[in-house]
Amino acid sequence: MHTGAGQPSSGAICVAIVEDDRSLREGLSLLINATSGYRCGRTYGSVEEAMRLLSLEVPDVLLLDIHLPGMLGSEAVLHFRKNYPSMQILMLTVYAEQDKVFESICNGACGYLLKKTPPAKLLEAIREAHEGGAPMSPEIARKVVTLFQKTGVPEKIDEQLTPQEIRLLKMLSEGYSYQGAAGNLNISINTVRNYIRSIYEKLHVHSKSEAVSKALRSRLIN
Amino acid sequence: MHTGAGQPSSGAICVAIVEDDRSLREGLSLLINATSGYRCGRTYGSVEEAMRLLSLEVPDVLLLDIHLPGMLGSEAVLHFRKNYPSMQILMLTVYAEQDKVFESICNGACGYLLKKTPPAKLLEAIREAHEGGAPMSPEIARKVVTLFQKTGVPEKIDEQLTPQEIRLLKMLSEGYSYQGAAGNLNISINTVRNYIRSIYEKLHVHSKSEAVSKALRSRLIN
DNA sequence: CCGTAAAGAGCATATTTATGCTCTTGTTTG
DNA sequence: CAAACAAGAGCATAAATATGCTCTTTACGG
Repeated sequence: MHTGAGQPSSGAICVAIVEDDRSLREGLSLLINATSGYRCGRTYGSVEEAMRLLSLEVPDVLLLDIHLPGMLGSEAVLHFRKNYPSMQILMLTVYAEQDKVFESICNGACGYLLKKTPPAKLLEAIREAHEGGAPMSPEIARKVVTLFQKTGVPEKIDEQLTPQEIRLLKMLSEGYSYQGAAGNLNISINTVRNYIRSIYEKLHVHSKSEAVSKALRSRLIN
Repeated sequence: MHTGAGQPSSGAICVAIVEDDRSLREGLSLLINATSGYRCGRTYGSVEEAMRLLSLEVPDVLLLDIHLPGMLGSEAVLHFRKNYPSMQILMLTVYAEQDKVFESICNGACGYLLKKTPPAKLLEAIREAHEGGAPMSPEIARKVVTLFQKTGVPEKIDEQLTPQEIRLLKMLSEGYSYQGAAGNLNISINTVRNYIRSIYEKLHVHSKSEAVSKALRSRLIN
């Protein structure tokens, strides 16, 4: 059922696991290797171990536990994304903790599964992740959707801002004064004033903070 | 396989459909009624029709097409959510259009399916929606996750703001001046200044726009 | 080649903000 | 009770912002 090859090869989806609970780790590995079309490569007991050894065989999909001794999985996502951008990361967790869920997803995880997920669903999720989906346990998916709703409908801006104007707006949101922004953009403060004017007109606002707020809400900047 | 009752009853999940393509509408209805545990109530050819008649039998789950003659499904979501808050809304569409997807979800849809979804998955999605999940086709889910990542990790604020401070911050983001906010909160402008001071300290910022930006990014306000 | 538009710059000035103090008045707490 | 603390208010002032004008350059379309 598995190829035994040292590098991702054959048509099988290559999976790796980072999970400190040994029996769960081995159980998952067995399940994956026992299924046609899937192959479990290395498994790791900690993020640190995975970081050291992952380059030996980069999997298609990484199952990553959230609660690990040492570096947390939710933080490790960033590192893995940077170093192995083609690898899809699926988070595994017992509880659907808001913060960790969002942190992981923002950091680049593509999906999020509860450990109670039945084997068939887990395998399906791995495939989905590999094929460009974003598998999530229903509870998690609902949380994501709910948070989305809280951010509100992105405001629509009818007039387009120039790249320069957007850069300036971004600086204002970071606390730059006109003078500071002018220096940074290498233009005179008077020009900054002109840009601001133009931005205000386009966004229909009359103050820096309202402009920043509208720009953020409409996702003009972030 | 269906109860024939006029109101949602029995254990079956009651589904209604808003879809202008008659053959698809009838096909879905047949599928649902042919499946144990599901029951298809009324079906509608337009949002307007559904709005008029939905109160006769409020379903558990509403399948809502995006592209409809008259009012678009993505806009109708708002109305349905307001009037039938317990009803779960599942969007149906041929293409995964960014804007419509996000508009629908922000407006309160709980899930989003492509029409190519196979029958078994569709039925599963309906059940999931009814049980508090948020079923999405993989392509859609990935888009949602990707957008999420763009919003960035919500900044963490270590010090808690008072309700009054949050109200003030919200006003500033709406373009109020100190004077205007003072009037609105029924406090003196000097007190506003004090609050601002306190907010700045807690957020570690030194200007209105930076405060607003941080508050939005950390989801203190929205 | 003239007119128009956009990017950039200058200047003036009324308002607003940011930030430094001090001072009540309650409330809580050791 | 005294001390500590939070909410609210006052005042002063340097700095920054909002907004009104005018003036170069380039670039572009007719």
